[in-house]
Amino acid sequence: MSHRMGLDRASVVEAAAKLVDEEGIEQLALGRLAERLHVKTPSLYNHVAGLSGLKHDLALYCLRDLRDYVTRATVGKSREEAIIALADAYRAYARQTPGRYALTLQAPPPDDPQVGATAQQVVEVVLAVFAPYKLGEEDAIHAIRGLRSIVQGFISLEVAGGFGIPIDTDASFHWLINLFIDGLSRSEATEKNG
Amino acid sequence: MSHRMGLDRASVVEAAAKLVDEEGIEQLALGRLAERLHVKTPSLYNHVAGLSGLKHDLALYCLRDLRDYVTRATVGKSREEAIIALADAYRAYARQTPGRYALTLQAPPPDDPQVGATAQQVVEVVLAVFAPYKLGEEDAIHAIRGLRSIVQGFISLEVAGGFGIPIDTDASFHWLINLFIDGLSRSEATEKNG
DNA sequence: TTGACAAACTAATCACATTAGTTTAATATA
DNA sequence: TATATTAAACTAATGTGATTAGTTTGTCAA
Repeated sequence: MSHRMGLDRASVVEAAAKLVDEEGIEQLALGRLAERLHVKTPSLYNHVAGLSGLKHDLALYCLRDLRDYVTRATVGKSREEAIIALADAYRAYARQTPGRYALTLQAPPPDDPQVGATAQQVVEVVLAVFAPYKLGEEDAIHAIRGLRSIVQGFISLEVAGGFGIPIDTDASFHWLINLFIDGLSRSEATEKNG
Repeated sequence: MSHRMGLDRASVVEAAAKLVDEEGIEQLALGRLAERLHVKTPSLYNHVAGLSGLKHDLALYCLRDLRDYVTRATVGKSREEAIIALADAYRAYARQTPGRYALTLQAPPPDDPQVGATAQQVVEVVLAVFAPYKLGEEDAIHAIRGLRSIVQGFISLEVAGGFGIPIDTDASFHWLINLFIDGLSRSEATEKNG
């Protein structure tokens, strides 16, 4: 029955995002997605460039999603409070939408200009959070890479079930973030003195 | 040409490890592997339980590989020196055999006893490195999770090309590791004083 | 009303994993 | 030495999923 489902690229990508969150990243198949949209598989090719194109669009979608998420979480906050909010927001995103998060880990195409631009916007949010520490240019780069590594590493281990022992992972996460903040503060002090 | 290629499970798994290192994790297909071994695809089923079985075997293989790697790197070292050696060894492993490293990130089956045992052995190496700091039981867990997160996060961002800016990644890595070590030392001091 | 476009379709192809059943070399045994 | 067993390879067939080509049919504007 009835042609002209109201599909477009956005609705296809959003449905794919739902799919990976609900059924896992390995279930992302065109057939499964088409079924959810009450459409046959080839129809999806009118909106996305096959499976690889869909993955690309989805990665961009998730990245923008994440950017908005962390931006909202950090406005009006500074220093420790901002760093903690940033880290928590990132982690909350990963937990609430695990499929999308997993997608952002999977080799995002670094050559795409839209992806690059959005990634840069995320970097700028983090830089803004570090601004009050008045780090030197190089230290700011180290800090941003460091925080990304910490957060990304912790979350990926957490969602992969890498933490076997049943000790509060929230506590571990904040222990680590606090260690980082303390280190930053010390770096700041060193710079002022030296 | 002909029959009785000298295949067994170990040689198949090793060939798969080579394959993923040389051609990338997405190229891991039975047909491609069979071709390299001068054999038809179904013959591989005599040695591994299909693609999923191969992946499982390969994950275990890589994990043991990694365990030996980090063990060798840390014997005879302690404190800062040992932590740096551990982190560097892990990172070197990821760079030298990127395919295998990527595999260890992909949802390792946590229920398998052999995988569990090997993972535990890796944990014990890291615990041994932290032993001189005389951390409390909980802090030791936090520390181990923290170092794993840092190293894993940094490496995964690095191999994914996540660090766009051309500033020395070695420097960033050691900046971060040193921040961690300083934090640990302070944690140690706090514990002694309090 | 009609023409162009876009969104769906069907049918076919290709790649890959997987299974069933067969052949044959290597090894053990009488 | 001859034979039986086992295991490692094979061929053939099936199923799933992505992809492409070509077709039909709503929708919208002239």
